[in-house]
Amino acid sequence: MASNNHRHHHRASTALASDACIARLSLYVRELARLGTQRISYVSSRRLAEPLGLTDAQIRRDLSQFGQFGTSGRGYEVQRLHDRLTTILGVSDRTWNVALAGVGNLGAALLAYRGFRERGFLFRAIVDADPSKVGRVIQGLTVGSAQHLPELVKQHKIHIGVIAVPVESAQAVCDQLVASGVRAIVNFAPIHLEVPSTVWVRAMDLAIELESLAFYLARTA
Amino acid sequence: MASNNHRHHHRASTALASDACIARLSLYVRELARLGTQRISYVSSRRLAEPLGLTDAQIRRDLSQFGQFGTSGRGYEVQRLHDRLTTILGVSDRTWNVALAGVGNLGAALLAYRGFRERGFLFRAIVDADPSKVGRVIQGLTVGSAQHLPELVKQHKIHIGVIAVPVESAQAVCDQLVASGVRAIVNFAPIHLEVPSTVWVRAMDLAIELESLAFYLARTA
DNA sequence: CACTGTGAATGCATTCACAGCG
DNA sequence: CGCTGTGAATGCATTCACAGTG
Repeated sequence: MASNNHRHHHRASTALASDACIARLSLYVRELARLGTQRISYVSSRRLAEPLGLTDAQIRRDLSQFGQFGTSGRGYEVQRLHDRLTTILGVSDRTWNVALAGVGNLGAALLAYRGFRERGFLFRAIVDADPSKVGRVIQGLTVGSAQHLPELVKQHKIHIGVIAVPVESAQAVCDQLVASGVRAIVNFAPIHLEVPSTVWVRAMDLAIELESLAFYLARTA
Repeated sequence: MASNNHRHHHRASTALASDACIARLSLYVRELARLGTQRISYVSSRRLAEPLGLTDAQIRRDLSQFGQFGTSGRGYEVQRLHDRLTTILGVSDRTWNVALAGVGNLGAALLAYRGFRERGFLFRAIVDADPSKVGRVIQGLTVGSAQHLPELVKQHKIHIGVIAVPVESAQAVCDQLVASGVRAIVNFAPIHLEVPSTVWVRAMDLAIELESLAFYLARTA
Protein backbone atom coordinates (compact mmCIF):
# COMPACT_ATOMS: atom_id res chain seq x y z
CA MET A 1 0.00 0.00 0.00
CA ALA A 2 0.54 2.03 -0.14
CA SER A 3 3.63 2.34 0.72
CA ASN A 4 2.88 1.85 2.55
CA ASN A 5 3.48 -1.69 3.43
CA HIS A 6 5.30 -2.61 6.60
CA ARG A 7 7.79 -5.41 6.63
CA HIS A 8 8.48 -7.01 9.95
CA HIS A 9 9.22 -10.47 8.80
CA HIS A 10 12.35 -12.22 9.87
CA ARG A 11 13.32 -14.63 7.17
CA ALA A 12 16.52 -16.54 7.36
CA SER A 13 16.76 -17.42 3.68
CA THR A 14 18.37 -15.56 0.83
CA ALA A 15 18.30 -11.77 1.00
CA LEU A 16 15.12 -10.74 -0.74
CA ALA A 17 14.79 -7.52 -2.66
CA SER A 18 12.85 -4.73 -1.04
CA ASP A 19 9.08 -4.47 -1.35
CA ALA A 20 9.49 -1.31 -3.37
CA CYS A 21 11.81 -3.03 -5.81
CA ILE A 22 9.41 -5.92 -6.34
CA ALA A 23 6.56 -3.50 -6.95
CA ARG A 24 8.68 -1.77 -9.58
CA LEU A 25 9.40 -5.07 -11.33
CA SER A 26 5.66 -5.27 -11.95
CA LEU A 27 5.75 -1.83 -13.48
CA TYR A 28 8.58 -2.87 -15.76
CA VAL A 29 6.62 -5.90 -16.91
CA ARG A 30 3.62 -3.73 -17.74
CA GLU A 31 5.65 -1.25 -19.72
CA LEU A 32 7.54 -4.01 -21.52
CA ALA A 33 4.23 -5.59 -22.49
CA ARG A 34 3.10 -2.27 -23.91
CA LEU A 35 6.33 -1.87 -25.84
CA GLY A 36 5.91 -5.41 -27.14
CA THR A 37 2.53 -4.60 -28.66
CA GLN A 38 4.23 -1.68 -30.43
CA ARG A 39 6.69 -4.05 -32.03
CA ILE A 40 9.58 -2.42 -30.23
CA SER A 41 12.26 -5.05 -29.73
CA TYR A 42 14.94 -3.22 -27.74
CA VAL A 43 14.67 -0.62 -25.00
CA SER A 44 17.25 1.21 -22.93
CA SER A 45 16.90 1.70 -19.18
CA ARG A 46 16.32 5.37 -19.84
CA ARG A 47 13.44 4.80 -22.23
CA LEU A 48 11.92 2.21 -19.97
CA ALA A 49 12.17 4.52 -16.97
CA GLU A 50 10.71 7.64 -18.47
CA PRO A 51 7.03 6.74 -18.83
CA LEU A 52 7.09 5.20 -15.36
CA GLY A 53 8.41 8.33 -13.70
CA LEU A 54 11.60 6.58 -12.60
CA THR A 55 15.29 6.94 -13.37
CA ASP A 56 17.47 4.80 -15.57
CA ALA A 57 19.87 4.12 -12.73
CA GLN A 58 17.12 2.74 -10.58
CA ILE A 59 16.03 0.30 -13.23
CA ARG A 60 19.54 -0.96 -13.80
CA ARG A 61 20.07 -1.33 -10.06
CA ASP A 62 16.78 -3.19 -9.61
CA LEU A 63 17.51 -5.59 -12.44
CA SER A 64 21.08 -6.18 -11.32
CA GLN A 65 19.76 -7.89 -8.22
CA PHE A 66 18.39 -10.69 -10.35
CA GLY A 67 21.00 -11.07 -13.04
CA GLN A 68 22.32 -9.46 -16.19
CA PHE A 69 19.71 -8.98 -18.86
CA GLY A 70 21.06 -6.22 -21.04
CA THR A 71 23.47 -5.68 -23.87
CA SER A 72 26.01 -2.86 -23.78
CA GLY A 73 25.19 -0.16 -26.28
CA ARG A 74 21.84 -1.74 -27.19
CA GLY A 75 19.76 -1.96 -24.04
CA TYR A 76 17.35 -4.75 -23.16
CA GLU A 77 15.55 -7.07 -25.51
CA VAL A 78 11.91 -6.34 -24.71
CA GLN A 79 10.48 -9.83 -25.08
CA ARG A 80 13.33 -11.51 -23.26
CA LEU A 81 13.32 -9.13 -20.31
CA HIS A 82 9.56 -9.41 -20.07
CA ASP A 83 9.78 -13.18 -19.88
CA ARG A 84 12.58 -13.15 -17.35
CA LEU A 85 10.74 -10.72 -15.09
CA THR A 86 7.44 -12.54 -15.17
CA THR A 87 9.32 -15.67 -14.20
CA ILE A 88 10.98 -13.86 -11.31
CA LEU A 89 7.64 -12.46 -10.19
CA GLY A 90 6.12 -15.92 -10.37
CA VAL A 91 3.48 -15.00 -12.91
CA SER A 92 4.91 -16.41 -16.11
CA ASP A 93 3.39 -19.79 -16.77
CA ARG A 94 1.47 -20.64 -13.66
CA THR A 95 -1.76 -19.33 -12.12
CA TRP A 96 -2.66 -18.43 -8.55
CA ASN A 97 -5.89 -19.36 -6.81
CA VAL A 98 -7.55 -16.52 -4.97
CA ALA A 99 -10.32 -16.57 -2.37
CA LEU A 100 -12.45 -13.53 -1.67
CA ALA A 101 -14.04 -12.94 1.72
CA GLY A 102 -16.77 -10.33 1.67
CA VAL A 103 -18.93 -9.83 -1.41
CA GLY A 104 -20.04 -6.24 -0.85
CA ASN A 105 -19.58 -3.45 -3.35
CA LEU A 106 -15.83 -3.67 -3.16
CA GLY A 107 -15.74 -7.44 -3.42
CA ALA A 108 -18.00 -7.32 -6.46
CA ALA A 109 -15.74 -4.73 -8.05
CA LEU A 110 -12.70 -6.92 -7.52
CA LEU A 111 -14.48 -9.93 -9.03
CA ALA A 112 -15.43 -7.89 -12.07
CA TYR A 113 -11.94 -6.56 -12.73
CA ARG A 114 -10.41 -8.27 -15.76
CA GLY A 115 -6.83 -7.40 -15.01
CA PHE A 116 -6.38 -10.13 -12.44
CA ARG A 117 -7.36 -12.98 -14.70
CA GLU A 118 -5.02 -11.71 -17.40
CA ARG A 119 -2.14 -11.90 -14.96
CA GLY A 120 -3.04 -15.35 -13.77
CA PHE A 121 -4.89 -14.53 -10.57
CA LEU A 122 -8.10 -16.57 -10.56
CA PHE A 123 -10.91 -16.17 -8.07
CA ARG A 124 -11.86 -19.71 -7.11
CA ALA A 125 -13.97 -19.23 -4.01
CA ILE A 126 -16.03 -16.36 -2.60
CA VAL A 127 -17.80 -16.22 0.75
CA ASP A 128 -19.92 -13.82 2.73
CA ALA A 129 -21.28 -13.81 6.27
CA ASP A 130 -24.64 -12.47 5.12
CA PRO A 131 -27.00 -15.48 4.63
CA SER A 132 -29.03 -13.54 2.09
CA LYS A 133 -25.98 -13.36 -0.17
CA VAL A 134 -25.05 -17.03 0.12
CA GLY A 135 -26.05 -18.94 -2.98
CA ARG A 136 -25.96 -15.95 -5.27
CA VAL A 137 -23.87 -16.32 -8.39
CA ILE A 138 -21.41 -13.57 -9.26
CA GLN A 139 -19.05 -13.70 -12.19
CA GLY A 140 -19.75 -17.40 -12.48
CA LEU A 141 -18.95 -18.15 -8.84
CA THR A 142 -21.45 -19.13 -6.18
CA VAL A 143 -21.20 -17.23 -2.90
CA GLY A 144 -20.45 -19.64 -0.09
CA SER A 145 -21.10 -19.30 3.60
CA ALA A 146 -18.34 -17.70 5.64
CA GLN A 147 -18.32 -20.76 7.85
CA HIS A 148 -17.16 -22.88 4.97
CA LEU A 149 -14.16 -20.72 4.20
CA PRO A 150 -11.61 -23.19 5.64
CA GLU A 151 -12.83 -26.13 3.60
CA LEU A 152 -13.16 -24.02 0.46
CA VAL A 153 -9.57 -22.89 0.89
CA LYS A 154 -8.37 -26.47 1.05
CA GLN A 155 -10.67 -27.73 -1.67
CA HIS A 156 -9.55 -25.08 -4.16
CA LYS A 157 -5.94 -24.99 -3.02
CA ILE A 158 -6.15 -21.26 -2.39
CA HIS A 159 -2.85 -19.38 -2.47
CA ILE A 160 -4.01 -15.84 -1.80
CA GLY A 161 -6.85 -14.54 0.35
CA VAL A 162 -8.49 -11.18 -0.24
CA ILE A 163 -10.22 -9.66 2.77
CA ALA A 164 -13.02 -7.26 1.86
CA VAL A 165 -15.17 -7.65 4.97
CA PRO A 166 -16.08 -5.01 7.57
CA VAL A 167 -13.31 -4.08 9.98
CA GLU A 168 -14.95 -5.90 12.89
CA SER A 169 -14.56 -9.32 11.32
CA ALA A 170 -11.33 -8.80 9.39
CA GLN A 171 -9.00 -10.31 11.99
CA ALA A 172 -11.25 -13.35 12.47
CA VAL A 173 -11.40 -13.98 8.73
CA CYS A 174 -7.64 -13.52 8.55
CA ASP A 175 -7.15 -16.08 11.33
CA GLN A 176 -9.31 -18.55 9.44
CA LEU A 177 -7.34 -18.07 6.26
CA VAL A 178 -4.05 -18.51 8.05
CA ALA A 179 -5.27 -21.57 9.93
CA SER A 180 -6.31 -23.07 6.61
CA GLY A 181 -2.83 -22.63 5.22
CA VAL A 182 -3.07 -19.38 3.26
CA ARG A 183 0.28 -17.59 3.32
CA ALA A 184 -0.53 -14.42 1.38
CA ILE A 185 -3.29 -11.94 2.11
CA VAL A 186 -4.50 -8.68 0.64
CA ASN A 187 -6.37 -6.68 3.25
CA PHE A 188 -8.87 -3.94 2.43
CA ALA A 189 -10.09 -3.50 5.99
CA PRO A 190 -8.70 -0.50 7.90
CA ILE A 191 -6.93 -2.50 10.57
CA HIS A 192 -3.50 -3.99 11.12
CA LEU A 193 -3.78 -7.76 10.83
CA GLU A 194 -1.83 -9.88 13.25
CA VAL A 195 -0.29 -12.86 11.46
CA PRO A 196 2.59 -15.30 11.96
CA SER A 197 5.87 -14.23 10.39
CA THR A 198 5.41 -16.88 7.70
CA VAL A 199 2.44 -15.03 6.24
CA TRP A 200 2.64 -12.02 3.92
CA VAL A 201 0.09 -9.25 4.17
CA ARG A 202 -0.45 -6.28 1.87
CA ALA A 203 -2.70 -3.50 3.04
CA MET A 204 -4.89 -1.51 0.67
CA ASP A 205 -6.13 1.41 2.67
CA LEU A 206 -7.84 4.14 0.71
CA ALA A 207 -8.73 6.29 3.71
CA ILE A 208 -5.04 6.63 4.48
CA GLU A 209 -4.26 7.74 0.94
CA LEU A 210 -6.96 10.39 1.12
CA GLU A 211 -5.71 11.65 4.46
CA SER A 212 -2.19 11.89 3.13
CA LEU A 213 -3.46 14.04 0.29
CA ALA A 214 -5.43 16.17 2.75
CA PHE A 215 -2.22 16.75 4.68
CA TYR A 216 -0.38 18.02 1.63
CA LEU A 217 -3.33 20.13 0.49
CA ALA A 218 -3.72 21.67 3.93
CA ARG A 219 -0.06 22.69 3.89
CA THR A 220 0.04 24.20 0.45
CA ALA A 221 -3.43 25.65 0.11
CA MET B 1 1.00 4.19 -3.79
CA ALA B 2 2.86 2.17 -2.35
CA SER B 3 4.85 2.55 -1.04
CA ASN B 4 4.40 2.25 -3.17
CA ASN B 5 4.10 5.87 -3.85
CA HIS B 6 6.92 7.61 -5.63
CA ARG B 7 7.86 11.08 -4.60
CA HIS B 8 9.55 13.16 -7.22
CA HIS B 9 8.26 16.52 -6.24
CA HIS B 10 10.64 19.37 -5.66
CA ARG B 11 9.10 21.66 -3.13
CA ALA B 12 11.02 24.60 -1.84
CA SER B 13 8.97 25.13 1.32
CA THR B 14 9.40 23.66 4.78
CA ALA B 15 10.78 20.15 4.98
CA LEU B 16 7.74 17.89 4.91
CA ALA B 17 7.63 14.58 6.69
CA SER B 18 7.96 11.47 4.59
CA ASP B 19 4.97 9.86 2.92
CA ALA B 20 5.35 6.87 5.18
CA CYS B 21 5.29 9.04 8.27
CA ILE B 22 2.11 10.83 7.17
CA ALA B 23 0.44 7.51 6.46
CA ARG B 24 1.33 6.37 9.97
CA LEU B 25 -0.19 9.50 11.50
CA SER B 26 -3.50 8.31 10.04
CA LEU B 27 -3.00 4.98 11.74
CA TYR B 28 -2.37 6.71 15.05
CA VAL B 29 -5.56 8.71 14.69
CA ARG B 30 -7.54 5.56 14.06
CA GLU B 31 -6.12 3.75 17.05
CA LEU B 32 -6.57 6.79 19.28
CA ALA B 33 -10.21 7.00 18.22
CA ARG B 34 -10.64 3.36 19.16
CA LEU B 35 -9.00 3.92 22.54
CA GLY B 36 -11.25 6.91 23.06
CA THR B 37 -14.38 4.83 22.65
CA GLN B 38 -12.96 2.51 25.32
CA ARG B 39 -12.72 5.40 27.77
CA ILE B 40 -8.95 5.10 27.88
CA SER B 41 -7.54 8.55 28.59
CA TYR B 42 -3.77 8.00 28.48
CA VAL B 43 -1.63 5.79 26.30
CA SER B 44 2.11 5.20 26.06
CA SER B 45 3.95 5.02 22.76
CA ARG B 46 4.45 1.33 23.39
CA ARG B 47 0.76 0.60 23.87
CA LEU B 48 -0.14 2.70 20.87
CA ALA B 49 2.43 0.96 18.71
CA GLU B 50 1.62 -2.63 19.56
CA PRO B 51 -1.76 -3.09 17.84
CA LEU B 52 -0.45 -1.28 14.78
CA GLY B 53 2.54 -3.57 14.37
CA LEU B 54 4.97 -0.70 14.90
CA THR B 55 7.60 0.20 17.50
CA ASP B 56 7.38 2.73 20.31
CA ALA B 57 10.49 4.51 19.09
CA GLN B 58 8.96 5.04 15.68
CA ILE B 59 5.87 6.64 17.10
CA ARG B 60 7.86 9.00 19.29
CA ARG B 61 10.09 9.92 16.36
CA ASP B 62 7.11 10.54 14.08
CA LEU B 63 5.33 12.73 16.61
CA SER B 64 8.49 14.66 17.46
CA GLN B 65 8.47 16.12 13.96
CA PHE B 66 5.31 18.00 14.78
CA GLY B 67 5.79 19.00 18.40
CA GLN B 68 5.75 17.63 21.91
CA PHE B 69 2.50 15.98 22.85
CA GLY B 70 3.39 13.64 25.69
CA THR B 71 4.01 13.69 29.41
CA SER B 72 7.03 11.98 30.92
CA GLY B 73 6.03 8.92 32.89
CA ARG B 74 2.40 9.10 31.76
CA GLY B 75 2.36 8.92 27.99
CA TYR B 76 -0.05 10.76 25.71
CA GLU B 77 -3.51 12.03 26.52
CA VAL B 78 -5.65 10.16 24.02
CA GLN B 79 -8.19 12.86 23.24
CA ARG B 80 -5.65 15.63 23.01
CA LEU B 81 -3.26 13.73 20.75
CA HIS B 82 -6.17 12.67 18.55
CA ASP B 83 -7.23 16.28 18.13
CA ARG B 84 -3.73 17.50 17.43
CA LEU B 85 -3.11 14.84 14.82
CA THR B 86 -6.38 15.36 12.96
CA THR B 87 -5.51 19.03 12.81
CA ILE B 88 -2.07 18.24 11.42
CA LEU B 89 -3.58 15.88 8.86
CA GLY B 90 -6.08 18.53 7.85
CA VAL B 91 -9.15 16.48 8.73
CA SER B 92 -10.20 17.97 12.05
CA ASP B 93 -12.93 20.52 11.47
CA ARG B 94 -13.09 20.92 7.75
CA THR B 95 -14.32 18.73 4.88
CA TRP B 96 -12.84 17.96 1.47
CA ASN B 97 -14.77 17.85 -1.78
CA VAL B 98 -14.10 14.81 -3.92
CA ALA B 99 -14.92 14.13 -7.56
CA LEU B 100 -15.13 10.62 -8.95
CA ALA B 101 -14.39 9.87 -12.59
CA GLY B 102 -15.63 6.47 -13.68
CA VAL B 103 -18.72 4.91 -12.16
CA GLY B 104 -18.03 1.26 -12.81
CA ASN B 105 -17.98 -1.43 -10.18
CA LEU B 106 -15.04 0.12 -8.40
CA GLY B 107 -16.45 3.63 -8.53
CA ALA B 108 -19.75 2.38 -7.11
CA ALA B 109 -17.90 0.61 -4.32
CA LEU B 110 -16.04 3.79 -3.42
CA LEU B 111 -19.27 5.79 -3.38
CA ALA B 112 -20.87 3.26 -1.08
CA TYR B 113 -18.04 3.19 1.43
CA ARG B 114 -19.04 5.03 4.61
CA GLY B 115 -15.57 5.56 5.95
CA PHE B 116 -14.83 8.52 3.70
CA ARG B 117 -17.78 10.59 4.81
CA GLU B 118 -16.91 9.97 8.45
CA ARG B 119 -13.46 11.40 7.86
CA GLY B 120 -14.78 14.43 6.04
CA PHE B 121 -14.25 13.32 2.44
CA LEU B 122 -17.46 14.09 0.55
CA PHE B 123 -18.21 12.97 -2.98
CA ARG B 124 -19.69 16.03 -4.67
CA ALA B 125 -19.54 15.15 -8.36
CA ILE B 126 -19.39 11.90 -10.31
CA VAL B 127 -18.97 11.48 -14.04
CA ASP B 128 -18.75 8.70 -16.58
CA ALA B 129 -17.96 8.57 -20.28
CA ASP B 130 -20.71 6.01 -20.93
CA PRO B 131 -23.87 7.91 -22.04
CA SER B 132 -26.08 5.14 -20.73
CA LYS B 133 -24.83 5.84 -17.23
CA VAL B 134 -25.24 9.60 -17.37
CA GLY B 135 -28.30 10.71 -15.45
CA ARG B 136 -28.37 7.72 -13.15
CA VAL B 137 -28.52 8.50 -9.44
CA ILE B 138 -26.05 6.70 -7.16
CA GLN B 139 -25.80 7.37 -3.46
CA GLY B 140 -27.81 10.54 -3.97
CA LEU B 141 -25.54 11.88 -6.71
CA THR B 142 -26.45 12.18 -10.37
CA VAL B 143 -23.88 10.84 -12.82
CA GLY B 144 -22.69 13.63 -15.06
CA SER B 145 -21.16 13.47 -18.50
CA ALA B 146 -17.40 13.16 -18.63
CA GLN B 147 -17.29 16.25 -20.83
CA HIS B 148 -18.65 18.32 -18.00
CA LEU B 149 -15.94 17.32 -15.56
CA PRO B 150 -14.09 20.66 -15.71
CA GLU B 151 -17.14 22.76 -14.92
CA LEU B 152 -18.27 20.35 -12.21
CA VAL B 153 -14.86 20.61 -10.59
CA LYS B 154 -15.11 24.38 -10.47
CA GLN B 155 -18.75 24.44 -9.50
CA HIS B 156 -18.25 22.13 -6.53
CA LYS B 157 -14.83 23.45 -5.60
CA ILE B 158 -13.34 19.98 -5.85
CA HIS B 159 -10.14 19.38 -3.88
CA ILE B 160 -9.47 15.75 -4.68
CA GLY B 161 -10.09 13.76 -7.84
CA VAL B 162 -10.48 9.99 -7.86
CA ILE B 163 -9.72 8.28 -11.14
CA ALA B 164 -11.51 4.95 -11.59
CA VAL B 165 -11.69 4.86 -15.37
CA PRO B 166 -10.12 2.36 -17.78
CA VAL B 167 -6.39 2.72 -18.28
CA GLU B 168 -6.81 4.13 -21.81
CA SER B 169 -8.53 7.29 -20.62
CA ALA B 170 -6.83 7.76 -17.26
CA GLN B 171 -4.20 10.26 -18.42
CA ALA B 172 -6.78 12.33 -20.29
CA VAL B 173 -9.06 12.49 -17.26
CA CYS B 174 -6.07 13.38 -15.12
CA ASP B 175 -5.15 16.20 -17.47
CA GLN B 176 -8.70 17.54 -17.26
CA LEU B 177 -8.63 17.47 -13.47
CA VAL B 178 -5.30 19.23 -13.34
CA ALA B 179 -6.36 21.83 -15.88
CA SER B 180 -9.43 22.52 -13.76
CA GLY B 181 -7.29 23.20 -10.74
CA VAL B 182 -7.35 19.90 -8.85
CA ARG B 183 -4.09 19.42 -7.00
CA ALA B 184 -4.60 15.99 -5.42
CA ILE B 185 -5.48 12.77 -7.22
CA VAL B 186 -6.03 9.16 -6.28
CA ASN B 187 -5.42 6.92 -9.24
CA PHE B 188 -6.80 3.40 -9.55
CA ALA B 189 -5.76 2.92 -13.17
CA PRO B 190 -2.64 0.82 -13.75
CA ILE B 191 -0.57 3.59 -15.28
CA HIS B 192 1.86 6.25 -14.15
CA LEU B 193 0.16 9.62 -14.43
CA GLU B 194 2.18 12.54 -15.70
CA VAL B 195 1.40 15.66 -13.68
CA PRO B 196 3.05 19.00 -12.87
CA SER B 197 5.14 19.01 -9.70
CA THR B 198 2.43 21.03 -7.95
CA VAL B 199 0.02 18.11 -8.07
CA TRP B 200 0.03 15.15 -5.68
CA VAL B 201 -0.84 11.69 -6.92
CA ARG B 202 -1.40 8.51 -4.93
CA ALA B 203 -1.56 5.24 -6.81
CA MET B 204 -3.79 2.37 -5.73
CA ASP B 205 -2.68 -0.57 -7.77
CA LEU B 206 -4.05 -3.92 -6.74
CA ALA B 207 -2.43 -5.91 -9.51
CA ILE B 208 0.96 -4.85 -8.20
CA GLU B 209 0.13 -5.97 -4.70
CA LEU B 210 -0.95 -9.36 -5.98
CA GLU B 211 2.21 -9.75 -8.02
CA SER B 212 4.34 -8.88 -5.03
CA LEU B 213 2.62 -11.61 -3.08
CA ALA B 214 3.14 -14.01 -5.96
CA PHE B 215 6.84 -13.22 -5.85
CA TYR B 216 7.12 -14.08 -2.18
CA LEU B 217 4.99 -17.20 -2.55
CA ALA B 218 7.02 -18.38 -5.50
CA ARG B 219 10.22 -18.05 -3.45
CA THR B 220 9.03 -19.77 -0.32
CA ALA B 221 6.65 -22.38 -1.70
C1' DC C 1 29.57 5.43 -29.45
C1' DA C 2 25.61 4.15 -26.50
C1' DC C 3 24.68 1.60 -23.23
C1' DT C 4 25.06 -1.70 -19.10
C1' DG C 5 26.44 -3.12 -14.54
C1' DT C 6 28.27 -1.74 -10.31
C1' DG C 7 31.50 0.23 -6.70
C1' DA C 8 31.22 4.34 -4.06
C1' DA C 9 28.76 8.28 -2.22
C1' DT C 10 24.74 10.13 -0.66
C1' DG C 11 20.51 10.75 1.58
C1' DC C 12 16.71 8.95 4.48
C1' DA C 13 14.19 6.30 7.55
C1' DT C 14 14.46 3.43 11.39
C1' DT C 15 16.41 1.90 15.61
C1' DC C 16 19.20 2.39 19.69
C1' DA C 17 20.02 4.14 23.95
C1' DC C 18 19.80 7.39 27.41
C1' DA C 19 19.50 12.03 29.66
C1' DG C 20 15.83 14.40 31.71
C1' DC C 21 11.32 15.03 33.40
C1' DG C 22 6.85 14.43 36.02
C1' DC D 1 10.06 4.72 38.47
C1' DG D 2 7.99 4.98 33.74
C1' DC D 3 7.98 7.34 30.02
C1' DT D 4 9.12 11.06 26.57
C1' DG D 5 12.02 13.34 23.27
C1' DT D 6 16.15 13.19 20.80
C1' DG D 7 21.23 12.90 19.65
C1' DA D 8 23.86 9.24 17.69
C1' DA D 9 24.31 4.92 15.25
C1' DT D 10 22.66 1.94 11.99
C1' DG D 11 20.79 0.10 7.97
C1' DC D 12 18.70 0.70 3.31
C1' DA D 13 17.40 2.59 -0.88
C1' DT D 14 18.62 5.76 -4.30
C1' DT D 15 21.77 8.30 -7.00
C1' DC D 16 26.23 9.26 -8.93
C1' DA D 17 29.73 8.36 -11.96
C1' DC D 18 32.49 5.63 -14.70
C1' DA D 19 35.13 1.45 -16.16
C1' DG D 20 34.01 -1.98 -19.34
C1' DT D 21 31.66 -3.95 -23.35
C1' DG D 22 29.34 -5.10 -27.84
